[in-house]
Amino acid sequence: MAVDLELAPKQKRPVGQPCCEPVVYPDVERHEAERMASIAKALADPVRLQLVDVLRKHAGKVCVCELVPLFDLSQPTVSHHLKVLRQAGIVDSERQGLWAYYFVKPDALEELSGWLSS
Amino acid sequence: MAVDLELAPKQKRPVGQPCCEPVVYPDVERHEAERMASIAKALADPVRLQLVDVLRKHAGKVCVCELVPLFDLSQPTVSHHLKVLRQAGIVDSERQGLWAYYFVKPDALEELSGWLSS
DNA sequence: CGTATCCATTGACGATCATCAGTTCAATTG
DNA sequence: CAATTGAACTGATGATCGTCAATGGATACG
Repeated sequence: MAVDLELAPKQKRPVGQPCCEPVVYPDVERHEAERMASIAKALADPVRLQLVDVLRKHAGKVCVCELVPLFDLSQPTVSHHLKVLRQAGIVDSERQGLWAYYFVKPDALEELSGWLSS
Repeated sequence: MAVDLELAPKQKRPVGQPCCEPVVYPDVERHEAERMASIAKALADPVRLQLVDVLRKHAGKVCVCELVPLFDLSQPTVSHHLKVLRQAGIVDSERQGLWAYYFVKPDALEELSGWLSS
């Protein structure tokens, strides 16, 4: 992170013209950026992040009825957050009779995680 | 990720009582969750994610005038995204005369990155 | 059957977001 | 000084978000 640089415009600026041409470009293409941003968006709420945390620590499947009382939120709100996570592809669920069990999908966080720690 | 489990209510359910007591708890405390969620929120936009990507790849500092033409967005909009990233503590900027140079703050993404790859 | 239970969905609310056109501010140049 | 330039700020608009009360649907139990 401590690379020095020239804090000079990348190009001499003739008056009446733009200051410089871009010499930097994203390594991450638009599509990757959109995929990772959508994962980040799903994690961009403390409740959802904690939900994912619980589900990850319990590699198995966790009943919704165990998740709801962890938060000071109504059951529909927790259900909504789980839906957001499901639609982002981060978790999935399975019904077993009256209960619904949620679990983290393997590799769902891999791309974002890899980019962040690169 | 492939641990098996008992898909049974954690407790026999006497009619007229809640289905089960929670046996799972978040490892991540509320405050950590809020910090990481706020970082994720700042990254929850493809433009901002690409901005961070560019700034990270160029460990030095990049002029705003180089960033604006990378996107099909107005200059005030790019400036707004940079402000969001700055307020999240992910980037910082330095003025050099007429130009503003942005750079990624070291370790800003560390906590989220660590949690994601844990 | 009827009733209780768990979970999802709906509709509504205020709050926040992404974007732009227009403007302001600071610094450089002539 | 006046004109120009790079970047941030302002205000506005339409979209999305987080939350809840109320409801609906499915399953289990007596």
